[in-house]
Amino acid sequence: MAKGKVGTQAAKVSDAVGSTVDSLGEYLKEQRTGARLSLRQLADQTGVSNPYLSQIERGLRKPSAEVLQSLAKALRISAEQLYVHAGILRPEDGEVRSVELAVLADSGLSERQKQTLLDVYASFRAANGGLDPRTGASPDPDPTPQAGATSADEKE
Amino acid sequence: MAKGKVGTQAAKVSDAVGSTVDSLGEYLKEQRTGARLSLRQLADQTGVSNPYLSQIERGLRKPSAEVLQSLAKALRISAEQLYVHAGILRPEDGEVRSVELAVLADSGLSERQKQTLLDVYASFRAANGGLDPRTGASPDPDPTPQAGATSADEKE
DNA sequence: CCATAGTGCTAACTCTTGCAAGCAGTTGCA
DNA sequence: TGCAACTGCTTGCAAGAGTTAGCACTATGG
Repeated sequence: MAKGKVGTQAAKVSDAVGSTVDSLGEYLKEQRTGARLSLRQLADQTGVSNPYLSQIERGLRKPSAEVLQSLAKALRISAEQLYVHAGILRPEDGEVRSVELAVLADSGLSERQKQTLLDVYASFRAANGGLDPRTGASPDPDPTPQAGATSADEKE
Repeated sequence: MAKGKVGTQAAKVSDAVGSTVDSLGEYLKEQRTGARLSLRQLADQTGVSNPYLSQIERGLRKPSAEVLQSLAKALRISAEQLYVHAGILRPEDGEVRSVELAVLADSGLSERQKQTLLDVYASFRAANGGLDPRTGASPDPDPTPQAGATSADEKE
């Protein structure tokens, strides 16, 4: 990764990760043993070598996004969950995710339409919170949608 | 069908990524130029070196999740979108959630904004004439007959 | 006409990811 | 007592991520 100091101001990218890797390993091992899988079995299913899986579980290695994705699939857990445990994604993004993923998954929209839709969506949220939802910067803790017929049934 | 065969010998992890890297580069360049940023400016904001950004945009390198996360933040786009474009995350993974449901469940949107968003969504799909095979949902999201005074205007 | 600052890109290097091979400890079967 | 077959782990190496230094090009302007 980058050992060199980047100088200017730009918060170092990997600073956000740090110690979360340990918990990722524990979490993964938990999930694996919970599924009654050996390292080699999981390795077979994911296409990742078993020594590497071992190292990941002990926090010695920081797996890439593809590996995480593959692990998530094999362990039947959501990739987002793993990203969060890996310190790559913030949990607060979860709320945002559903709309965006739903739009992206909609095969009835063109790429351009998706982009437009997401643009509008992002601008709405930015206008409400004053902050971009992605930045995770704590916005004012009052996104309370004015009551009324908020039929927002908590999905998921 | 994404999780259909976790099968016996597990196709190589990175096979799933392959050509999507190109489109990721194009997409990123699009977003960067659209934001009127030079490579070095973006490099400063992300903490990633400018030559590397250049290589990413030309599809020569496949950035890690942290870099993607950082890029997403700087470009004000969602990390999930980038992951999808990078071929790491697939929208179909996990349950398919309808756009309508996701929008309605989003507590960060006002009712009017939800309605506007769903309106746009519906018009897009109507224009395409296509129907989502999975949801098959004909857009019928409780047409609150409130004329959106400040509908989509509050964009930046 | 040359200097300065902007753009993107190439080259050479370092550090990490991720793998193939191989090790020690257990369990079961002959 | 062997010898398979399983468990997880250690070790070196190839491949690639991401770096700094520096090149070529295009303005702007003194």
